[in-house]
Amino acid sequence: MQDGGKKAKEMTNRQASITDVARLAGVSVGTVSHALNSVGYVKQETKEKILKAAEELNYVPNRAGRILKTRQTRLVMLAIPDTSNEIYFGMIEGVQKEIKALGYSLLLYYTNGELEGELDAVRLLQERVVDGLILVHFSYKQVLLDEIRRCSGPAVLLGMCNHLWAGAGHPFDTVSIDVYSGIYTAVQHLAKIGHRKIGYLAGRRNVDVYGQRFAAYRDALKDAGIPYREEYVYWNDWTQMGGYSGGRTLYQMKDRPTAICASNDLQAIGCWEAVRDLGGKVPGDIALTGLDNLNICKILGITSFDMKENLMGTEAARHLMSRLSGSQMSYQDLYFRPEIQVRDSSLYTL
Amino acid sequence: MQDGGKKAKEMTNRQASITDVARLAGVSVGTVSHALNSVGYVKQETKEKILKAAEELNYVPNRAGRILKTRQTRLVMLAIPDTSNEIYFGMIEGVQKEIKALGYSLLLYYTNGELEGELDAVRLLQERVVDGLILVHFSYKQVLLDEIRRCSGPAVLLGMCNHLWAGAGHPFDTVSIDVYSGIYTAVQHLAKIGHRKIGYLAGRRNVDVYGQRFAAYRDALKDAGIPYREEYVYWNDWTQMGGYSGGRTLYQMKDRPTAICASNDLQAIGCWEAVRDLGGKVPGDIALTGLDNLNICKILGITSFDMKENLMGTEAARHLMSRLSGSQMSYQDLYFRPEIQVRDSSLYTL
DNA sequence: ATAAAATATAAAAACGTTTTTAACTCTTCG
DNA sequence: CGAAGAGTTAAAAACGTTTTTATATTTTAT
Repeated sequence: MQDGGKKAKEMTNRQASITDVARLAGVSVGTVSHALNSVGYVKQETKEKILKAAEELNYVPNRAGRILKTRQTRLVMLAIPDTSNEIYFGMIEGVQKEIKALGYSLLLYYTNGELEGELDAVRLLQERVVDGLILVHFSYKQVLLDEIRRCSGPAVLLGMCNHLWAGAGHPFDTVSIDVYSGIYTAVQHLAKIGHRKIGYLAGRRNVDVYGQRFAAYRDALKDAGIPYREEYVYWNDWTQMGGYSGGRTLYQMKDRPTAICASNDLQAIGCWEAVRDLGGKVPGDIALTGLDNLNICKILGITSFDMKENLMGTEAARHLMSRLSGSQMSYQDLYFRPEIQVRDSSLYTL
Repeated sequence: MQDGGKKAKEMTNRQASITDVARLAGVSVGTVSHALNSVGYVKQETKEKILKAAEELNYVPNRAGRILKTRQTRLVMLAIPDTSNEIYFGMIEGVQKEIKALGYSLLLYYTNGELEGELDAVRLLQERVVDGLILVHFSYKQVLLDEIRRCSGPAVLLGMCNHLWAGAGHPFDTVSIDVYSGIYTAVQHLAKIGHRKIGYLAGRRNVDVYGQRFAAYRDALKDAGIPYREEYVYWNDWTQMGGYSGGRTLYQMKDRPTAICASNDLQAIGCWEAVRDLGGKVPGDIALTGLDNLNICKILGITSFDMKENLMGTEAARHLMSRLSGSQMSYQDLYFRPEIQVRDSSLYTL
């Protein structure tokens, strides 16, 4: 029925190389290369002969061979922590647009937000699988910095962070969005409209960027003169599931918070669901803020923060490209600040 | 401040090669290769010398060199049409899990749902940038099939489709989910609860898979004895925006539909928003179905279809892997069927 | 008619690995 | 003590390109 057997056998045949084409066309490999890449002189007649031979043999140049000789891959890698968070789409878009215009292709890599995954991505740069790397990282470990230092190609670090690398003399550009300021502003916002009992959905423990967010929560509380209550902080995961169980827990406390600040939107959404499932209303029964400005927050009316992800991707790509072209020399750190989008979920004043 | 200048210069230095390591350690390159890969005999003392030299030179093996010699990359590519559709996350997860266990790394590629992007992905397989390709495709063009035929490595096609490739003698495995049956069932479901005026959000015109969905809509109407009305069909884009403007348009008609079938969830969500913004209620004023079973549909209570995306990813990867290991011989076509998840949005009976 | 320049091709080197072959040294066993 | 074998390393070949150099041919300018 399916001609599986024959095809499969055919498939194991070695793919034609430039040597095969040269032999069939009766010319040297150098000439074939010239003809196919339109470089140097080659007679029209010869060129046609070569093209015909290439066609006949189904010739496709082997990338590894080419890379080895030319020392460039024309590929750029974007490594993201999480494929279930819409915020990275904007980055992908921004990067894609920028590099495509310069004849590069984009490969995505998925780190799972773990140091090991981030190191894997860096290793692919070291091994020169790609010419450059844009790494959205959650870790701020020395070992990551060390590995990047070993790379001969450029990396740009895209951070959801405050200024941790700054001044460290790191050998790469950074583009960051100051999430610390986002969380700080959220808490401040809630305090300003009268909340004193502010819960916090903290995300995954031991992940550096979530540690920073937590610090922002504590600092903002302190600056607002609100005492810190450990039982109001819920560590779990940065996902919707994490937010759901956090929301459930906090909402069911006897002395429950009047507001909840989630350390990202996925958690805020999960929390929103939990409150609804418990018969509560947002903001009627509890105020809520998120961070990332996901589409669904606009729909559900959850206060959040625009993370300028498209711009971040664009800028990161721009830096990478100018470094690849050898023009840019001194390393730059670029900072953006999240912009609050106040919506119904936090309009509930006490 | 930043030691940009010096570092940048340092960075342009050629990365150390195995030859450099051999020279520094005072041995031959072959021995270095053996030592680093723990192959054959090499004296402990020599091995240590080599390791030390490699460390000192920051040596990282060049992947292109290795690929050229070994003829395998240990990379698998998953090409997806759309990074803003959560349905592909499940696939990514499924594929990742499966191939990682066998020592392969996953690269993602983004096709934008366009033939050109899909061909680009196939070309990367032809050029042997990766050992195998899993392609989620929206196109059903002969040229795509032809290009795949030229590949020396295996491809698995992941389709949101009905049986178009079947029996075509194609040289690849397929894993498909019968979206035709999904849309057909949705319309049937709406008809069964009494709707006779069923609008349709059709997605992007000229995209093959959306053509198939449209056919399902028409067929289901016919089989239910409902006359087709062109003005109830809205072609735009498969995105949330597309759904929004479609919902707006259909809802504002004088003789408006009593139900809307969206060809995917993003459109259903957009439609839901549009109805809400116009002061309408789902399902109070209009019934609604989607397809993909996105998270948000559970939250908003929109009837949708589970697409078994995780299973699809897993199966696709399993097929690819067994073909890479050379064990499987005849090509297989695997079909799944979407499973309806009835929710509030379509509980409104006339 | 000759020299210079332009056109056209072949041959060889190089990129960085792995693998194969060969050779040399040391044990071990009869 | 000699031979077989194991341990150890070097040398060379091969993977598939691109690029450089060399050489031959044709065209153009003097």
